[in-house]
Amino acid sequence: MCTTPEEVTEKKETLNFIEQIVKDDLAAGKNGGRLQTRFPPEPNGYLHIGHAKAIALDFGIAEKFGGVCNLRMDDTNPQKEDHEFVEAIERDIEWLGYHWGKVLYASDYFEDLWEFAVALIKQGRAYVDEQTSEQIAQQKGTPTRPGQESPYRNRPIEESLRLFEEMNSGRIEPGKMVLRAKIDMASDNMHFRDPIMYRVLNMPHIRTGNRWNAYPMYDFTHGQCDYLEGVTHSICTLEFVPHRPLYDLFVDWYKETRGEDLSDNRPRQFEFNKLNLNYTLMSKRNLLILTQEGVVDGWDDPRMPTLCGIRRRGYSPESIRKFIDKIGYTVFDALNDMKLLESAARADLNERATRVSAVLNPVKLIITNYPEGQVEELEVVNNPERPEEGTHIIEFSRELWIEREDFKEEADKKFFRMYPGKETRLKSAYIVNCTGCKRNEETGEVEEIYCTYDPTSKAGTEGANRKVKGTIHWLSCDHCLPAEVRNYECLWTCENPRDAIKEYEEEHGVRGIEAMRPFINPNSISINKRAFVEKFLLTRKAFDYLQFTRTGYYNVDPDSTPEHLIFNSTVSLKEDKGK
RNA sequence: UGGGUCAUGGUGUAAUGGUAACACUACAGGUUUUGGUUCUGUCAUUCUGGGUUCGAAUCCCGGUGACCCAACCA
Repeated sequence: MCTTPEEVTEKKETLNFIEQIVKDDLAAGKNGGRLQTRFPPEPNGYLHIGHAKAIALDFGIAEKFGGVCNLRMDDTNPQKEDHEFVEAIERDIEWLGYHWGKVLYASDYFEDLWEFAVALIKQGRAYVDEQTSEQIAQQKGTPTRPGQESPYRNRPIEESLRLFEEMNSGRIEPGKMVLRAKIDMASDNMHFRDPIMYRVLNMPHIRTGNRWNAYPMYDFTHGQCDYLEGVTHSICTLEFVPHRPLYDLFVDWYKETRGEDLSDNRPRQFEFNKLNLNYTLMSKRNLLILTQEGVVDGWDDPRMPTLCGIRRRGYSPESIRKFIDKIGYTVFDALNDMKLLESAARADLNERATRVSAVLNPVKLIITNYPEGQVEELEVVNNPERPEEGTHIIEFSRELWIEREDFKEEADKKFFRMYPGKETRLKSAYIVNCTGCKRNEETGEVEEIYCTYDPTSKAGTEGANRKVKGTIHWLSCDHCLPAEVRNYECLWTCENPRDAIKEYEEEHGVRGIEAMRPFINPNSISINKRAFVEKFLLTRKAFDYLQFTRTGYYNVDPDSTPEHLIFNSTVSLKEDKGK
């Protein structure tokens, strides 16, 4: 139990590369020894488990090194943004167990950004371009071919100034003009080929209402927001690596415009690998298609990788955090194995889940020597891993439901549950001896199984301390409740749907749902309406963690009612060979 | 000869020029009133070719492969 100082120092924890940078920066006194991060979602959809990886780093690093992490809604594009998503994002982060310093919005800085844009026009570093988006795209060149300068690039400053004001007047049609930064149309970095800073949308914004008609682009927003808020480490995913020089350039221009020292107190961007999970699709765009096409039943469908879906499926926030902690942060484009998530969930749920009896595929077991009409109340432990969680009562009687798979009329050596002539333990009850079964004359299906019980073998008494190979769970027919149990499989039949869909799109020239269908698992949900569960389950609330003994982890679906109990399978118990 | 980034068991991650390790998976066994948990063990790794060095997963050069960049998305 006691660890010596040596053991403690030996166990020195290895930091991921971003933590190491933060630690070094702090030690070197950069940014005045301050640490500030931010998690910057766009409120245009629901957070998924990939976001959880970013959240764990942004918030986790602040926690670990004594800094603060703000939640900043990246709301620069009012076309798809909504309050609904703002609320959902906050709820999901809280569910994961993280705490932000402040809730901020990129739109809080629209005035500052506008003034900055005006300053850049005056400095000759920005101009209004009146070409169509097609023309601009064409002039941009390709990664291997330099771009060409816009004919509007060197128009008079006064003209750009006037047109920029026009862009925000509401009188300019979207697409007619944009504000561009004058950088380098021949740059190897595509983002330097006169990036668009502002575009006309003529659309109200969830926060600023009708104040603006022209809105800033991500690249012209993010760095300045970070700077204004005092972010020291701006952490994002790998696809933003090419944006970093632009991020730095705009921040430098901004500081310069404000007459501030360039070298000091600037936010810096760092990038890590985003989460890829096998048999899982993560992109927001494609998840939207799944909901729109009715492949799934909304964003919180338990098959979805969204945090609300995962929560409804029965995963605990702790298991998500444990999983993310295990996969780590690097710059390698990894494809993580689902099995690791499942193992993290089992590890956590094993400690958390209340054990209950549920018979999913029932067949009747009759104890022929048990008195008819007799009922016993037996005590079962809620969680053997946590005795302090106590016990609850389950009724026992002459006729029970057991799992059809737990009986075989003719068994091989490896089968050690129930077959004629064999002793089997009914968990928390008695030891019984199977005497035979009755089959349906037409179908041949087993209809009833018979056994006798040993009255001296009641659980908890001396007579129970006998070695019996094989323990099964059961439910008293007259004392249990019908239930609906929803079982899930992966939504995808291929390990890497991201690549498979992309490939299919290119090969067959189709997009969206048509490219997804070939890889959608038709059996991703199966609903079992013939299951039985303990009455005790009436005391459980939505989202409660359960283990159906010997079967798997389940939770109470939020749509479950006492009249219509509904459970979701989270993940099965690990299975040894046999069966 | 576009630019950027990367490559360690089946999967992911560590080793910060000094004995290649950890977790998951798979497999074998002990314990067990869950074929769960727990415990023990087994298999298996530095993309490739050169170079520097007493010593290279680590540094350098070439090759191969993968990912990102050509939204008025973020």
